[in-house]
Amino acid sequence: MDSLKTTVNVQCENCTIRHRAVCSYCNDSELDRLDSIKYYKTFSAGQSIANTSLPMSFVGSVVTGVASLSQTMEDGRTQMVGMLLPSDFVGRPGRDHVVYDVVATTDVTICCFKKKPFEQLMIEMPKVVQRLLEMTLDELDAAREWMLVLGRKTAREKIASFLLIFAQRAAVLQKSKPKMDIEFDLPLSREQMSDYLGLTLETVSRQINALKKDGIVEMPTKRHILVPDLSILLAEAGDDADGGFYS
Amino acid sequence: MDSLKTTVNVQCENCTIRHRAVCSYCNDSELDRLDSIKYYKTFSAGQSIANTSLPMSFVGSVVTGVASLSQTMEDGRTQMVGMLLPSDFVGRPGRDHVVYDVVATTDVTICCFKKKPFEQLMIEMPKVVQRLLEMTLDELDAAREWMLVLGRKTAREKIASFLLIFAQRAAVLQKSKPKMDIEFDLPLSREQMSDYLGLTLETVSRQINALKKDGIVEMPTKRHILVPDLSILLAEAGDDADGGFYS
DNA sequence: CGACATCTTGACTACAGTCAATACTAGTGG
DNA sequence: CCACTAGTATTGACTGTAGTCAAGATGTCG
Repeated sequence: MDSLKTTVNVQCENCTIRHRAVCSYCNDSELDRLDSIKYYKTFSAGQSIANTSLPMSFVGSVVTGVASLSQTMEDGRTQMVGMLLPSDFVGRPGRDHVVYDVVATTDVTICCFKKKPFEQLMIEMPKVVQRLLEMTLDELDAAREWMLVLGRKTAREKIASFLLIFAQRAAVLQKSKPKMDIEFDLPLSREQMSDYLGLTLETVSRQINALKKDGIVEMPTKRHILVPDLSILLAEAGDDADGGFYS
Repeated sequence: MDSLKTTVNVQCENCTIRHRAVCSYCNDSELDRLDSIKYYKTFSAGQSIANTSLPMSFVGSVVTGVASLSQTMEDGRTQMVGMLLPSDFVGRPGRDHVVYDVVATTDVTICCFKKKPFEQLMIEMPKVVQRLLEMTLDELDAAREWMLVLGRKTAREKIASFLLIFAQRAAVLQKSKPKMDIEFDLPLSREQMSDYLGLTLETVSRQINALKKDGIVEMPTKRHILVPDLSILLAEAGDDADGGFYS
């Protein structure tokens, strides 16, 4: 339990996810209200945030780190069904048990609200509900896009699609010009990647090294990736065009 | 275009999906408001309801029939990412293009609202937004459950999981007692099933007939299914327990 | 340094995919 | 009513991709 500590709160106005999270439509006075009931919680890498057997007492937003959602069959086969990145929402208002296991993949800080006060807040502040709807629709689109990856793509295309998630995020954050390497760390182990992609860890290892041998990515360390040309990676993923990154 | 006809409206109070659709939290006066702006539209089997290239002018609820959501790669591989059954919501408020193709699998009737008036309605009637959020969260759970099917289940388990969707629905509608056959029609062709399951149509055919040979289902015609024992089908799908259907 | 996690590589296997022939079904028109 | 067709479904033989099992390499932390 030593790793489950309550962290000092950051004021909402200064929060890094202020303009993307469930609170993003709130004005200053509404933010004060949130400020008064929120509390931070930190989980270390590998720690369980919620699971199907234990009821979950809070909902909240990921502030830093990466968490994973996964489902496991009795015989042990597991499928990761989502990754929670900063600003993503955890938990479901109106339900107190969660239908998949939520685990911290890296160290994770969550801005939490006790379930009851948050539900009251949803009644009083329609903007929060509206934002939550929008975020949920986005997640639904992402889940469905991932269904195409799981159902129809080859192992190589799956790996490329996975790397693209981080490469595109990094490209935006780095505001990278064309022809500049995109660079990022993999927050997942080979085994976690295999759970996300519906593959075995051996196949993940083989295909990642095949992409490296073909010069599509560089790998200075096993967890660090360089992408010299994003459009080539996009083509390997079987995706149409480059989404207008380079015009 | 002859098959795209506007049907005579049913009054909201008498509607079969009144208590499950996006309108389910509305009171009588709110229902009057909906009544005044809604219109019915019917699509015949095989017809496109919306696609990625054409903007969609309305949103709405499926009243009768089955529609499918699917994504296609340039090389023709396609993955069905959802089925829309009666009471399910079509379209996304705030977006005018849809990110997957929506096709009528059987004849489909939709209760439509023009996008603009519906968005106005969402501002004035928080209950609608709240219900839509709830339905979207349910769809997200369903999509994630399907990710486990696509990523980790064998062909046989996939078929069993697919049949279960309809078998469980039929069990509820038939209020079937234990030990009574569950009976339903397949609304999808073998090829459509293969698109939903991430398989080829040959594999679907082989596995369906394997389940038949093993006595897990009976098939009086190629599109009609009898399930003598739901719990056996559940076991074949690799699902845990029977969800408390029989206590 | 040693111990344990993680990752890579190799040899072999099996499940689902591919290609192709055949059967069944429903609808059309002579 | 039967013949013909087109769409849908089944079955067979063979192939290939990813899975399995196992050994070894690399990396990390006490």
